[in-house]
Amino acid sequence: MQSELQNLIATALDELKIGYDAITVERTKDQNHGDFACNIALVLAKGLGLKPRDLAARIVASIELIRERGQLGAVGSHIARMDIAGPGFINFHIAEHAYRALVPEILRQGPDYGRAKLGAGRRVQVEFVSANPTGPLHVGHGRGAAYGAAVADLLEYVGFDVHREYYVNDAGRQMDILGTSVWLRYLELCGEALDFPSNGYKGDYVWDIAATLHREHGDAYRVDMDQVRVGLPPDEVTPGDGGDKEAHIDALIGQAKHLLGDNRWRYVFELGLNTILDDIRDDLAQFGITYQAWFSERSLTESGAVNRAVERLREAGHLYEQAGALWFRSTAFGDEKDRVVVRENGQTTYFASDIAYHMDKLERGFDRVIDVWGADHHGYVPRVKAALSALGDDPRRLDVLLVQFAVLYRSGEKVQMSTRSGDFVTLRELRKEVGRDAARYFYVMRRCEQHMDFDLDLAKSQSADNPVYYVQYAHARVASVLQQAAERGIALEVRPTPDDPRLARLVESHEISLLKTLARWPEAVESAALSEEPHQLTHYLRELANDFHTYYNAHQFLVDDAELRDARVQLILAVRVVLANGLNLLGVSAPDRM
RNA sequence: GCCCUCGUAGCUCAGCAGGAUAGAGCAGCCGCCUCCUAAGCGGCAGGUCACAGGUUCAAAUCCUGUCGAGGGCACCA
Repeated sequence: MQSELQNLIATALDELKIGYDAITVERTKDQNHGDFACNIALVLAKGLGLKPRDLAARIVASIELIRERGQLGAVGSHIARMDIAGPGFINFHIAEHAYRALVPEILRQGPDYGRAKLGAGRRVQVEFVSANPTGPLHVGHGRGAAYGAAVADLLEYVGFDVHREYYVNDAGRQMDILGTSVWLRYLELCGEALDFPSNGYKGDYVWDIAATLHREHGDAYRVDMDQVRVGLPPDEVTPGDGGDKEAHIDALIGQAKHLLGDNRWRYVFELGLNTILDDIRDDLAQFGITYQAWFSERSLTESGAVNRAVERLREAGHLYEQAGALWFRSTAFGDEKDRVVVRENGQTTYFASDIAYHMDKLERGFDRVIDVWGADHHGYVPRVKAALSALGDDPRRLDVLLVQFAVLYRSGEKVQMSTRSGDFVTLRELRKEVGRDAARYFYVMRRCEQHMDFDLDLAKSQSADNPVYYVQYAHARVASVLQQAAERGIALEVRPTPDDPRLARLVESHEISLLKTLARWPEAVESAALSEEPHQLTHYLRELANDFHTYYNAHQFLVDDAELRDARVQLILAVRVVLANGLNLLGVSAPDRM
C-alpha cells in the first residue's frame, strides 16, 4: 500500500515536471489525518518558491487527473479521499472495502500472513548467548537468548537464510578454573580437607559434577592434599590479608595438571565442560531455542585457523613485536590502543581466537554476520571490526547488537547476583518461577540497549496487569467463541473466499479499526526485523489484543443474523491468525484455553 | 581521565533515518457482567521530553556542552 502511494506521488510529480529525491509515505498517528500521510510538499516547497499547501494542492490535483484518465489501477479504487492538512501534508484516506478484502487473504495465508521475501535468501549468521560453559545460564544470559532468538526468527520470517550459532569458549583460563574447581570438590568428597579457593567456582553444580566423577571412578583421581599444597602461594580470603587469589588459583591449576597428568586432567576438564554444555543446551531447548551449530573455540586452534589469522595479519603488515609479545596495530583502524594477539609465553590470546572466528564466519560466505553480546563487551567491538578491516574484509558485514543487563526485582527489592560466588538466579530457576512464555515475552519487551527491570511478581501474576496473559487471553477468547458456537450447534460458514459479500456487513467502528490494525501486521514485522527490534512486536500485539478485547466487549459475535455472524467470526479468526503468528515469532505459546 | 549506552507522566517504558495536539501499561479516581472466559472494557487525572545553547519551514528526535545513571578501558575469557 505504502509503495503504491509512493509510486502514485512519483507519477504526479513527474507529470508536474518537479524533481525530487525520495518520497516518504507514513502511517498517520491520528485517525483524523487519514491512513497515510506524505510530507513531500513541505520538503520541496522551499526550493520551488511555493507555499507548501499550494504545492500540495497541485500534487493532489495531478493525482486526481491521473485517476480520471483511469491510469491508477487498483490503488485508484483504494483511495477514498485525499486531504491537504496542517502545514502542507497530503493525507490519504483508504476505502473500507480495501480493508475488508484483507480478511479472506489473512485466513488463506494463515501462518504465512506477514512473511516476506525482503531477505531474498541472503545468508545471515546470528551468534548469540555464547556464555562460557563454566556454569549454568543465568538470567542475564536469558535476555540475550530471548533477544537473539527473536531477531533470528524475525529475519528468517522476512526471507533471510538464517544460521544460529553458539560460540563455545572451551579453551582458556576460565575453563581451567572450572576443571580445577571440579577436581577440588571431588577431593573433598574423597575425604580430603581443604580450603576452597576464593576464585574457584562455588556453585552447587560443581559439587554435582564432582559427585559424578566420584561415583563413577572412586578414588582414581585422588591426590593427597599435602602434595597439592606444595609451593602454593596464599589465597586472599578477605580483602587485604596479603594473599593473591589470582596467583593462588593459577598455582592450583598448575598443580591439578601436573599431579593428574594429561589424560586424567583432560578427563576431569571434559567432564565439567560436557556436563555444563549439555545443561545449557537442554536449558535453551526448553526455552524454545535451538541452534544450527555449536562452534568450538578449541577447534579454531586445532584446525590452524588461529595461526592462519595471525599469519594473514602479519603478511598484511599489521603486526609488530614488543616486550616479547606480538601486537596487532588496531589503532590504525580506529581502536583506542593496540592489542596483543600472541603472548610473551607463546600462547595466543582470546582475541586471536575471536579474529580467527570472525574470519571463519566471513569465509563461510555469510552476507551478514550478527553478534549479540552483553553490553559489558561493548569495548570489544572496535577491535574486532579493526581486525576485519585489517584482514581486508568489510567490517560493515558485521553487526554487533549489545544487550543491556536485566535486573531482577522481587517484591520491590533488587535481587543481588554474582556468578563466581554461585549466588545467582539461573535461567532455569526463572523459567520455573515465571514460566517460559512470560520469560520470553518480558525479555523482549524492551529495546535491547535499554537497561531492564524484570519484575518477577508481575511476570508471575496471572492477571490483567501481565502483558503476556493479556495477549494470550485474546487468542484464547477467539477459540472460546468457536467452542461456544460448537456447543450451541451453530453452523459457521467461514471458509475464506475472495470478495465475500458478507464481509460488507463489517461496518462498526470497532471492526474498521481492528481491520486497520490487522493490515499493519506485515509492516510491523518488516520494521521489527530490519531494525532488529522485537519489542516492536510486543507493542503491536498489545494493540491488536486491545482492539480485540474492546470489540469483544462492545459486540456480540454469535448473533442470529447468519451473514453478520459469519462475517464477524471470519474477522476474529483473522485476529487469531495474527496473534498466533506474533506470539510464535517471540517463542511464546498461543493457547486456546486459559 | 578517555570511550560506549541511557535520562520522556508517581513507577515501568514506547516514540528518536526531524513532521501535525508527545503515547501506552501499571499505580490513583469514576463507571461497565440477566450477554461468546471481568485474565476483559470505557472514562478522568497525570509532562519544563534532565539542563543550556545551536542547526531549520519544523527538534523528544540531529549537533555541541553541562549534570545524573549504568557499563567499558588486561599479555582474563
